[in-house]
Amino acid sequence: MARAATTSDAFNAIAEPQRRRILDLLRGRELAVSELATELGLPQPGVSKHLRVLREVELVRVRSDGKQRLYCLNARALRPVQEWVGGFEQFWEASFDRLDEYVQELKEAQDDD
Amino acid sequence: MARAATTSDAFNAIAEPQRRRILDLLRGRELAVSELATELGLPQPGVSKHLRVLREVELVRVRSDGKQRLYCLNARALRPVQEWVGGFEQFWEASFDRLDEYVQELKEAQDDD
DNA sequence: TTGACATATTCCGTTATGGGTATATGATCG
DNA sequence: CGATCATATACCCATAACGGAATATGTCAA
Repeated sequence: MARAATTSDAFNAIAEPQRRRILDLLRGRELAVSELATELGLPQPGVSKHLRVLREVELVRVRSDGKQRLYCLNARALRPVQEWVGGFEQFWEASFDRLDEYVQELKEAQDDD
Repeated sequence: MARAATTSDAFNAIAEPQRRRILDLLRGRELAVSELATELGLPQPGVSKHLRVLREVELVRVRSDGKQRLYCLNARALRPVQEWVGGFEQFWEASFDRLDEYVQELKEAQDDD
């Protein structure tokens, strides 16, 4: 097997830096493809391809407006990511040198059962 | 150019489901490679390869204990992810039909400056 | 309809993935 | 030392990424 498709889920889609930049630009406003291309300094076909990926994982939505296609954010698709990562917040402090203590704490808490 | 290396940052490293499972298992405790392999139901070489990636992006740390190598979580490496995703929380509700209102709110807030 | 503009798709080449299998390295013990 | 257990690395394969360039699709205007 190869690497999972970028369109398989939000995790894969946001692994690409340019796609994260696109989502950043779409915070709170709609933008046309050409506007995105200008802001990103990327050729239009490249932007369209990234947008296709983001569309497939529902991270953005499109709407046609004359010749233009306006893209907007659908931040809810980031929720699985937010939730998964959030589950590690309590371990931010538990680095290297403090880990042993944490293991102890957890073990003791378990023994109380 | 091809896709960015899985080892280029945490975003790419956690795009792989099995690697996320590994991090889940390492929450609050150390585990040996063989233990991970058992829990995951994966062949040992596969696990070792995933661990290599996680090591390179500092998501895990190793320590030798006799024949075994004990891996532990370094959740702080997830912080960039947490912070980036967190920046979108305020837009979770701002889906599709509510977007226009949010744009208005933001515009008004800006006008107040 | 034709032309111009905006966007999407296709094709190409380079690169690296993840899985499987085999093998190398490392550490312990007798 | 030699044997064994634990882990890491090497190799092969099929797949697909991303970027660039060219082209197709779609929409409007005259």
